[in-house]
Amino acid sequence: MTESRFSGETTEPARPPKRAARTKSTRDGGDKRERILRAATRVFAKKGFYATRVSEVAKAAGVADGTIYLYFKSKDDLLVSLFEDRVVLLLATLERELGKRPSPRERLRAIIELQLGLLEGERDLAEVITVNLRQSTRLMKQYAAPKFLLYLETIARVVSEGQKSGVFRDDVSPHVVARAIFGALDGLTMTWALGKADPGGLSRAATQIADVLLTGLETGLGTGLESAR
Amino acid sequence: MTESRFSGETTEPARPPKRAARTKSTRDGGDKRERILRAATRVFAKKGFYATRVSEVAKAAGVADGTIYLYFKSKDDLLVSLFEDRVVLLLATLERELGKRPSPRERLRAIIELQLGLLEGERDLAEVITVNLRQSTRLMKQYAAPKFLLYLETIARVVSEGQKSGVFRDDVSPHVVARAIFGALDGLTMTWALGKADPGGLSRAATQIADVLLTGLETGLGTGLESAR
DNA sequence: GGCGCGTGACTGAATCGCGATTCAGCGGAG
DNA sequence: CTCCGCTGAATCGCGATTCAGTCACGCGCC
Repeated sequence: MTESRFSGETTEPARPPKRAARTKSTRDGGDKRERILRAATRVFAKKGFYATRVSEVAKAAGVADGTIYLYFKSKDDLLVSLFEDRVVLLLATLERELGKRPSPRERLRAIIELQLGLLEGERDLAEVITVNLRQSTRLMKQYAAPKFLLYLETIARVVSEGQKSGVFRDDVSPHVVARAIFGALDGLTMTWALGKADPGGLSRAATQIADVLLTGLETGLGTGLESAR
Repeated sequence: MTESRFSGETTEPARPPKRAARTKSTRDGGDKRERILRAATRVFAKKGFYATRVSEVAKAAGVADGTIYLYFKSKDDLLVSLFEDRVVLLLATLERELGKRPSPRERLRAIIELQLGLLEGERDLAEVITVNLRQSTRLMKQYAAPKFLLYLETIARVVSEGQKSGVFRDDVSPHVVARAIFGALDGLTMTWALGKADPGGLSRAATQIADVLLTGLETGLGTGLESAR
């Protein structure tokens, strides 16, 4: 890593060998960049980023060591790209789904269930995100943090709206709550990924956590369960 | 790292130069091992474990590069020792405090407030634990995970007891709740450490989170706030 | 149709720098 | 004088990155 540059970004992010190769490649099946990313996710999850040799990723992807450098600037770029390609997409999906839910209550539940649901099928990715991405403080601050912040903002906004409309208690900071929720989901995912990762476990957890959090957050208005107004 | 051994542990953990040096050292003030650990915490927090050269830690501690190897087996051992020395102690304190709280409700609140309170004065340590320790999947699994598990168990037990005595809802898994709580605290600490780390921020957050979680977890029995059963 | 050439993706062995670890000494204390 | 903690420059292995080739292909020409 040497984690030093990441500022000027002189050279272009990578360079997909000309056009072509994009989705079909010339001779082999599936495009290479994708194969490499998938292999990297697998290997990073198993051995950790720093302990993984570029040559191991190459072997796992079935390409030559040098090929990786045709698609990625460096080993770091591999990790960063992984994050960008997957997580950003994942967060986008989540954000899009949010649009469909009308009430803050449903929105919050959706956030919880979607985040956990999406990662449930991607154990390796889950591990890379919850563990390996934390590898470098700098990487974290440069790339991950901003994206996470954005996500935190989304949660905080939902909470805040709920407070404004009176369905959520307003004696807590939306920001603090957002961080806690994010952390809870993150922790749940991490222990799940590092542990047995039993199928369905995350989704089941999602429901429970959503129940507890919502109960803790709701003022009781509009639940159909309130005693007085 | 090479993160490979960590199994047989043939050589002894380290070797404090004979006895002596323990708390007073011969000529300099404060014992060296401690100085090194403190410096390591500082530097690791600032640059990340892998990006930190052993020589940097040495410089920060005001000792020669080689001296570090008189107290620690390797760079890894430095990180592991840091974790063992500090966190284990920290968790012990917490566990001891727990004994003083009678009800599950107070116990849970204590867990939350203690964990955040203890880390509040140790920003660098907080960062190392929440970020840097995650560096190596193997290190994580070998050293950190077991300790964390123990901690998770503690939380789970408190929740479980609360359920048995009827003060906590019992339609959620104590384990899931424990992981979520742990994650929430961890996430809160991490964002705090990586961000501005405003003084008092963590404690304030603790109270709020405890309020929300307890409300979400309580059945309403004995709160003096319940409407029906 | 067959053939030679140019192009560019791909290969993988060699390079080269970095930095953890070592160890031959040094100096103060007893 | 001996012992021991400490020193810090030199060593040495590792592994990311490079780059001189290889190979398949498509194209234009015969």
